[in-house]
Amino acid sequence: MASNARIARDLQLIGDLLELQDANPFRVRAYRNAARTVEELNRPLKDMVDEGADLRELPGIGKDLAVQLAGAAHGEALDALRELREQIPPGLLDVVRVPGVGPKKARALWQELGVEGLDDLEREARAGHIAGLKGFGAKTEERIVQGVEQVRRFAERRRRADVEQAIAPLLAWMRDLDCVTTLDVAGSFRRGRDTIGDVDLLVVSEDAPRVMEHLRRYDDVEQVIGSGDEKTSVLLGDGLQVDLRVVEQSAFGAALLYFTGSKDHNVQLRRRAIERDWTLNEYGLWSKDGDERVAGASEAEVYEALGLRWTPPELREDRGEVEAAETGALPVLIEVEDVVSELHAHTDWSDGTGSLEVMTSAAAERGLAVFAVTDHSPALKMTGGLDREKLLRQWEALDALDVPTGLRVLRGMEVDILEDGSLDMDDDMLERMDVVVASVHSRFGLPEAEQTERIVRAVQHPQVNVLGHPTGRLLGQREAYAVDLHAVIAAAVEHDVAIEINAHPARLDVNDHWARVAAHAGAVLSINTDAHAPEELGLLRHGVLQARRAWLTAADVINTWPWPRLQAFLAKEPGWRESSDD
DNA sequence: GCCGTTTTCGGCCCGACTGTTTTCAGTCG
Repeated sequence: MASNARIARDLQLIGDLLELQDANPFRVRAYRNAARTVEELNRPLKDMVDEGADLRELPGIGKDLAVQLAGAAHGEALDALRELREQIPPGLLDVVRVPGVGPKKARALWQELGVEGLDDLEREARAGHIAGLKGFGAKTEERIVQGVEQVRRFAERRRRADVEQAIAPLLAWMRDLDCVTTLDVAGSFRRGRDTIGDVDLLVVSEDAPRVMEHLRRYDDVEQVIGSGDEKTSVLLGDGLQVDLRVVEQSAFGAALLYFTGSKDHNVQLRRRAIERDWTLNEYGLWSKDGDERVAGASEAEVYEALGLRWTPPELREDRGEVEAAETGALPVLIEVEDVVSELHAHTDWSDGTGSLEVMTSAAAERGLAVFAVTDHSPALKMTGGLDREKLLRQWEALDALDVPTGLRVLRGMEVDILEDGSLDMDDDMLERMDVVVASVHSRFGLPEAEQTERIVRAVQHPQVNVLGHPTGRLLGQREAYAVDLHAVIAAAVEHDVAIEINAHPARLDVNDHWARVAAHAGAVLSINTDAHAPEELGLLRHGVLQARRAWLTAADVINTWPWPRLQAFLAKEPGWRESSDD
């Protein structure tokens, strides 16, 4: 048995290996499309196979892949992968990640010099063996030496919030130039992805050369990777790559659309353009002969010409949004302003830095109507978790607290899910709480079956309202633990437990994919900051972005509900689903 | 490898920049 994620990774790997083999590029794409299809299924492939579903009905799955996938769902290796692994050294996949080295060059290096990985590549480059190869030269060799270093240092994508912070001074520097009319960050940053590979800047200006020059002169630019009339790429001191494009006002919409992506979304739009006998590029939507521009000044204009509604960037992942934009079925996505309740936050009673006064005041200042105090339970020693005596004292303090007008403060706790799935607090105490967030903070390494059973058991506990950061991942630091989230979500639906979208930029847990799967399965979501300091209540927007990427509307998220409905949900009163406001 | 009210074969999105070339392939987004 293999998870969807695992099968999708293997399909992706087949695509990468095929490329190294110089295979038909459309065959490569077929595997990558199949990887996406499997990744985005909202139920386990294995279940579908067991039920006898015809996999050929899935997009991008034909006769051959249907057979391979049926085997893969039950743990067999994919045929194509088995063969490719025997033919191609796996280390070549790292070689391709070196900037300037693609599949063709990697293959040449392997065949001519026996390069099978980064170490080989660096040795051959430093020894000067590469410059003489056909198609290579001194510049390429030099760039490879730098590139190997870069791959080793900056292997992973960065957290979006970190990138946001890192580029703030750069954006200010660019906006400072008088000939910059408009400056936008496009790419995966604009789409709100949880991690970012590089930064795409789009500038409207009448003086492109000056804009390029200005970027090159930014004092944190470590290396200019390339610079031409329309685009410039640089590497900043911390290794972040920034790509700049400059366009004229009349092409701004088409360019923004193009550089926002995703690539797959753009492919869909171009297909539609072709169907209408037009062609779409970053300069506009054109008649087939290319001399008449149909649209291009704004994104909305381009979408409209293609018979589509303007589509929020967070949805542009080719996950069905083009069809929805055609039929008017795009969701009205949740906004930061919709959120009126914070249900997971800490104070200095455990590991937070803010007192009850400071945290509740901060919540009120942000316009929240409900703020839950959910400090840690005692099992987490390092957080100074509260035992029942200390918790009783906290409640006394809450009773005596001068609560800001308009704010409702809830008694709660982030209770540890112990190894056996029981909760780290007595039931009689849990019963007296307004809200219980249950989370895993230990024993991440349990086998999947045990981890799943553990969490499902906690979700079944009658007092639990929210499952906190359900996968335990820390972006760039720790992988999600092994757990069958399909089973967890099913239990959450049955027991009226909300699945958390933890808004902390290091967590964003569950991610956009699982949030969408959960909503599809009938679960409700809860976006919380897990704030440990007053300013961290501002992290909310990161969670909302992920919710938007998951196609969530305000109604899907309990933190937007008016108090009577939220109260009914937290008390597990039947009828909370029948809302009055949606 | 997938896909089809124009098709079961012949398509499958578009352009900039670089380096190594001698007119363009490879890489990248």
